Amino acid sequence: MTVSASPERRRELLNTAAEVFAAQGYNATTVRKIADAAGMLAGSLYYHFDSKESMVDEILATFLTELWDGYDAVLAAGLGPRETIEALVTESFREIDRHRPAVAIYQKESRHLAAQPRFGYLTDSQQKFEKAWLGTLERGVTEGVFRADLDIRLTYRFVRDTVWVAASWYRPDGHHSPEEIARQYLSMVLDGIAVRT
Amino acid sequence: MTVSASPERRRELLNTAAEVFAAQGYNATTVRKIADAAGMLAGSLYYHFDSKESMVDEILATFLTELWDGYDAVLAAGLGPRETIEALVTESFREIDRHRPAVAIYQKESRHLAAQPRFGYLTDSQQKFEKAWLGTLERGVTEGVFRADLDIRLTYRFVRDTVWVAASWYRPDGHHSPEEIARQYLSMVLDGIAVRT
Amino acid sequence: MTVSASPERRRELLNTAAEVFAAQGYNATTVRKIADAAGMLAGSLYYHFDSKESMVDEILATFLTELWDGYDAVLAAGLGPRETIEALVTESFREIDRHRPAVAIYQKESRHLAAQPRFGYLTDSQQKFEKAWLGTLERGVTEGVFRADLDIRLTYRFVRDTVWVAASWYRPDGHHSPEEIARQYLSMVLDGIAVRT
Amino acid sequence: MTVSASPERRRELLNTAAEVFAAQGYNATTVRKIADAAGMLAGSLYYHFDSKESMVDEILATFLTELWDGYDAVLAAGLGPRETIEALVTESFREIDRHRPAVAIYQKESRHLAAQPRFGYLTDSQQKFEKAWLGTLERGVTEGVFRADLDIRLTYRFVRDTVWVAASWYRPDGHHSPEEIARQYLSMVLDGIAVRT
DNA sequence: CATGAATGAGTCTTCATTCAT
DNA sequence: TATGAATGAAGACTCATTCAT
Repeated sequence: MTVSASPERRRELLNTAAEVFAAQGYNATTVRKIADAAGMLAGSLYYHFDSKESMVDEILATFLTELWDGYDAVLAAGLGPRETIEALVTESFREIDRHRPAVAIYQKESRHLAAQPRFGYLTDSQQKFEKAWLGTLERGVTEGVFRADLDIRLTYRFVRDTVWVAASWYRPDGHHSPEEIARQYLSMVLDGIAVRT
Repeated sequence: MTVSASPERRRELLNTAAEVFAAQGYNATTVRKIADAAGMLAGSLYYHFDSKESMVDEILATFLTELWDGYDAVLAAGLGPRETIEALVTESFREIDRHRPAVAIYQKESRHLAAQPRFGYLTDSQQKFEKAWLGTLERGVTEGVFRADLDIRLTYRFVRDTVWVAASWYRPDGHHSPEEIARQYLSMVLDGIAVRT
Repeated sequence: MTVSASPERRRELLNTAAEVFAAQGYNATTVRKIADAAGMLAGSLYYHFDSKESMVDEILATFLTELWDGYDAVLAAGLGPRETIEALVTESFREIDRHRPAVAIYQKESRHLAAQPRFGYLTDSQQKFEKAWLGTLERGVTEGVFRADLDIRLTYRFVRDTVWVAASWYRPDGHHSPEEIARQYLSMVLDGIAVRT
Repeated sequence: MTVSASPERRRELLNTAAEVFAAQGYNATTVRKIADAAGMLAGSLYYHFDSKESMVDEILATFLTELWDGYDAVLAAGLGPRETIEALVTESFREIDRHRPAVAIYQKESRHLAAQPRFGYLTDSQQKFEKAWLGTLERGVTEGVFRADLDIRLTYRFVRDTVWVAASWYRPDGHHSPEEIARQYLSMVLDGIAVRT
């Protein structure tokens, strides 16, 4: 594997690449576009990275590592189901805030990429993800804090999608902090948008 | 424009193409893959269509036409805000049911395609869409049926995304009819997943 | 695997490719050079072949198949050691005559190519080859028709190289038929170039 | 021309390069592979050498200089034709022993390289070579020590190839000294491998 | 209607080479 | 002397598209 001496340059380039991947899609992003955005020639990128693929790889792997650091901390905290969901959602919006391009790439390309062995960790992560969220929801139903009349898998998908699609429109320069957005989302998800009668 | 003699063959081919586009993404879908799926050679597709682009074009345009037929009927019915939202959501899940590949393509590629003049109608549709949903939500807030303490644009995105992402996992062979899914989604969106205390 | 309908065109192109490979070496031969020699564009070759590699593959495999057809016939004929060597040498020069470019490629590139699993048959062939020649020589020593005072492996290499290097200078338009060359080579190999005293 | 301070380092590097060139072929050898083998970075080689080409150049030129030192001594010794051939063959195996990588490179690449003006000396050397060997053989035929019934150019190629291909399998750590191998080769070439009847 | 064959532009990648430090 | 980083030209391969049959 190509590893350049200065990790800062590497990270810089990966940030640039992530931005372009997120904006144009992995396939539509040519190595030349990334290089242009980085102010160098296409071939020069290969001094730092093995391939275009290894770039997404590193972008996604880095993001998922950080994501799971946060998630695992939440899951280990021994909170009740509702508080766990609240903490996971908040953590998710924080990740979207910090890794927006990576999250957008993950959303658009992970299904596609996961077909390759190299990206097996995407599938692994997705399974861990499902277990964490679905498990918490089930616990909540059991403990009577979440509604029992809903299809639990539907609920899971609802909550999951609801959070992560936000990465497609979220712009960090907006007026809302990730915590503020999380609070509103949680309010909608938990209590609905209808006025209580 | 190339027009083949039999419109049925044309529609068949477009269905095939839509399936492949949805499964692999527009860019990753080669004309050859579509032709393979249709049991012909790549070049032969050009008897029926001008280009790969004109295929997505026709797929998306057909879908949007039908979608707006349904939406316009709902919007013209003079329902109250809550009933309008319910009808729009239900209509949306019906469209997902009937045009799943088209919806999936729309989700993944529309931002990307809308950059080209040829696909200007995607932007138009999106604006009409926003006006319809956002307007209904605002009306609902004014009339006191939707919560006033939420950022209305956030609510809009929440409801919109919540519905359409379903196209990414929806499988028509499932146990749930579109109406059943719509009912559950509406229940979650309107009343939340938390048990009322 | 790409297989064009007309095997003749395929063979034509392979002949062209073999000529270029033989003249310039596999690595130094660009796909464009082959295409130029064939009067088409580089990309067009990929309608007929999967890759540059698959071209050499087919060239070498075809050659080796024919070679072993001939060799196996000789080995199955139940000849004495000396007659076997004579027949093998003659057969070899015939193959050089018919597949000169393929033989030249085999000489120059087989060691290099054999490293890849795809070309495993090169190693197999080489082992069969060694067994056939070395075995015959050993039989000859045992039966007293070949000298016993020589290192048998050295003799094997001597005879083997002696024959096959001829491919590097042999030109089919020469005055010598393959049989004539074989006869002279055999005379040298068997009886030496020195005048008997 | 770049000239490094210590000629020993230069020679070390050339030996390394020759080894890699011989093992992988000139074209397939990247400057980076040579640098790896030498324990430095690719760019660093350019402190010592002008180019990859100048490396082979120096390797081959050095080898040919030494070869001709030996050959010229033999040719000047006034030996009879048979003794001259014996001495040349022995000298050749000694060169193979001392410059195996260079000889291998010469075998594989000289035809290819000779096309460039810079390597004109390869053609010159080859012509001198032919004159020496062919002349000696002709003298031998005239003097009645070599067979007159053979095509003399065929004989020349036979003897020449017979000796030099050995470089492709010769390994200095073997049981045979160059002189021993030369003796056996000469015995085969001069007297043949068949038992005299 | 469909095939077979080709085009040509573009993509990812490699690599010899340069040069400031 | 050697490194790190970059250049730029070229190479293998892909793919939308064309067109004669």
